[in-house]
Amino acid sequence: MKNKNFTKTLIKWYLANKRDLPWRNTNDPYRIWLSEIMLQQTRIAQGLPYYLTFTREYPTIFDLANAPQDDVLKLWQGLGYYSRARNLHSTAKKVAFEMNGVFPNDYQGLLKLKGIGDYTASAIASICYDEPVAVVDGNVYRVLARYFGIVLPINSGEGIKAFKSLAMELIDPKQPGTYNQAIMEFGAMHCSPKLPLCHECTLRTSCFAYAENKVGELPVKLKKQKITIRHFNYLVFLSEENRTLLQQRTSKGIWQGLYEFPLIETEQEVFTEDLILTEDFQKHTHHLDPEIRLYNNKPIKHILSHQHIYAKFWILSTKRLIKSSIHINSLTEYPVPVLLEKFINVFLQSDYD
DNA sequence: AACCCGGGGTG
DNA sequence: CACCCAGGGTT
Repeated sequence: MKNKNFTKTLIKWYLANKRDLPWRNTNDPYRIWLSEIMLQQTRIAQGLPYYLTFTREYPTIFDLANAPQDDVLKLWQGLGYYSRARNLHSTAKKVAFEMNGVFPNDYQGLLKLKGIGDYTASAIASICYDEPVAVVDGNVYRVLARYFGIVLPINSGEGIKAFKSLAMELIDPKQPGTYNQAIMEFGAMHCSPKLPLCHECTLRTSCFAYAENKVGELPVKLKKQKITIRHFNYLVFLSEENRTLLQQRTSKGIWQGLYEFPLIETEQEVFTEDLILTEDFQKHTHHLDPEIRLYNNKPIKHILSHQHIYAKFWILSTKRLIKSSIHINSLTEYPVPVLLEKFINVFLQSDYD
């Protein structure tokens, strides 16, 4: 009985308070899919402009499927978690060219697609096809943990199963999409991580955490990850014709698929250009015997969720560069990490000194 | 199960 | 500064 009241109250709250968002005006699986991928681990305020750009540039899945990967990555630039963009493009091509542009019409079929896991498959299936599968995202963990007093860690195997199971009991089978969006909206707007609006909450009288004064302790999450510190030395070649060298990151780690200047990573910060001329560094200079100077004395600190990167940019002036070099004015056409985008924007306006 | 993958917002 | 965000893939 408590469960039924929970679901009913939540949906009532949602219908009265939901935000007007562009993906809420459609049941087109392509648009729902696009929005769900973009919003993975991403706030709506951050993802919304990207959604508008993608739907404008790629109105149909065929437009997305036919685009070069570099174009997709360029539009994705700044949104982070770039594997999402690569998987998005891969799945677009699969659906467009192997499935006639039609998405699978149920949870199990959607789950097979690259980049679509339990959450996204549930979201699309419930919103587009009225399949009663419950989403469990960060909002759902928080709302359920507080309201029902669940202390299992949300990032343990046991916790993940328990929350999914409870969510499946709570879903309204007659309007699964509305229920799923209701609990997420409620978690985002009302039952927020900090300063939740308990005083005006319609579920207050039956909420475990409110009654026990444990709102601040739920949900439970196990430890945090360690942070790695890295030192990047970017070699910014600059010929007399204002050309430079750029390469694509193909390795497994961060920023796969994006472009960057030739990079030398070191264990410690590098202070003098003498070091650039020795050992490892020499092979990157292509025997051009360039004149070297340090662009930024103080390293630029770029913070990722699991790494702190300290970057120095070394300007290597040479007479000429190899044919595969590019003009610096075309730097802005390539998808690059935000760290480099910021440098490039300043550098291009600085007369290159 | 543990680890990796971005960038920005919040208190 | 710590924590979080409409999670998914890999090992």
